[in-house]
Amino acid sequence: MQRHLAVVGAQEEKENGEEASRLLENPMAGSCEISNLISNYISAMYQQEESPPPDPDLLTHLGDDDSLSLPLSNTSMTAETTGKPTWYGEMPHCWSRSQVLEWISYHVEKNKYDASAIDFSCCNMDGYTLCQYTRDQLGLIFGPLGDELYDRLHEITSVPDELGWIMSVLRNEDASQEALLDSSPLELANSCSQDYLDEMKLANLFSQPDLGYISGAMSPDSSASLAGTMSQSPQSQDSGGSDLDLDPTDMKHCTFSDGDYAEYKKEDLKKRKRGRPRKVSKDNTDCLETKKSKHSPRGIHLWEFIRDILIHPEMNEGLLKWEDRREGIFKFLRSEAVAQLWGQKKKNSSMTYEKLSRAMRYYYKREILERVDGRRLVYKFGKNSSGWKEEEVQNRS
DNA sequence: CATCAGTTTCCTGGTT
DNA sequence: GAACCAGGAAACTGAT
Repeated sequence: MQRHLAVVGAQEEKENGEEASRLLENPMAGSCEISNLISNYISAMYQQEESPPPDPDLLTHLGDDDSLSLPLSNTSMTAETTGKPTWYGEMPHCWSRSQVLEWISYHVEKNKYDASAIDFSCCNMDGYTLCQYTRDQLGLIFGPLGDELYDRLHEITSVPDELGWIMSVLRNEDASQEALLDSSPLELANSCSQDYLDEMKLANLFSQPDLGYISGAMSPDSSASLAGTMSQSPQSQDSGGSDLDLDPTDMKHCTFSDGDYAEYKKEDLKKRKRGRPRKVSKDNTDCLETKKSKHSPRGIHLWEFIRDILIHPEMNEGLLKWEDRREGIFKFLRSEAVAQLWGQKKKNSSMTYEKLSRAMRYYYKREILERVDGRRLVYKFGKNSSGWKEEEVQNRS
């Protein structure tokens, strides 16, 4: 999907969409800042829409129904302060009925489409409903314009890989846990067939209608990384309040017999892992990560990953919180969950807060982070970090 | 191939 | 005692 959009973007939006295409093709580009990607992407996506608003005279025949009447003046068509359409900059899922109509009428105008061919009685829908329509359904309602509307809509709703990945993982924590519970111990013990099962479960998970937009935003490698999610134990808690533990090695606590677990561990050791080799104990003979033949390319840094969770409350989900936004002081609320998320990002299901915090401590030396003495799970951004200050975040959007 | 940055893993000891 | 913090050491990966 992302690749497809990138191609479409390159072809159809050459002038204004090149940045968006570049970002879609390579979401790790530049500073790897998710918020930059979002604002750049959305801004690029909308730039072409900044041409003059639709002809007010168009579609004036729509009837008397208030809910169906198109906004016909420039003031209603555009946000008063910006001069842009009211739907500009908002995600389609959040559009009101009138915004949907504005958007449709804009595309009617833009494509010089014969509005009389459209059954506008079918346009009385909000953005969320609009997003549920398939290409075919839009085609039925809008004829040839349906394809165009579908493409434009899905360009806007597709978020960059990086953000989409995190959001999808967060949003599917529960579903993943259910998937695990559905698996028999035998299945889980067989890492080869389990690979396949995981793939299939993920495919199902992300092809659910209401998750469709999420799957579209998944990063290409996320299915593999989600092996960790798929195998998370139902509930475990650390003292710091973490409520997730996605480490497959912990599955021994719930589903493996001794023999199964030994088999499972054997698989693990076949794979080379990043960092110092793990100490091999008698019963430690391996794990699921064997399935990953290749490590992900160097991408987002840990501190950027943390920062991006912090500055996007919608995907924070109680993982981290600001203690003092101005000072850049933040706290881990669910330390193990953040660690697991980071582990998934790096395709390392054995990531723990212990290890993550070691990496965090290395940032002290580089002044990306500053020490906050006497406070557990609390860190502070240092002078060599960027992109977390409110001004910086606002300037991007 | 060598080097380097950025982790990852392990560990010991200290603190909360 | 568990969880967390601090930081040394070694190893690893991907980039250059």
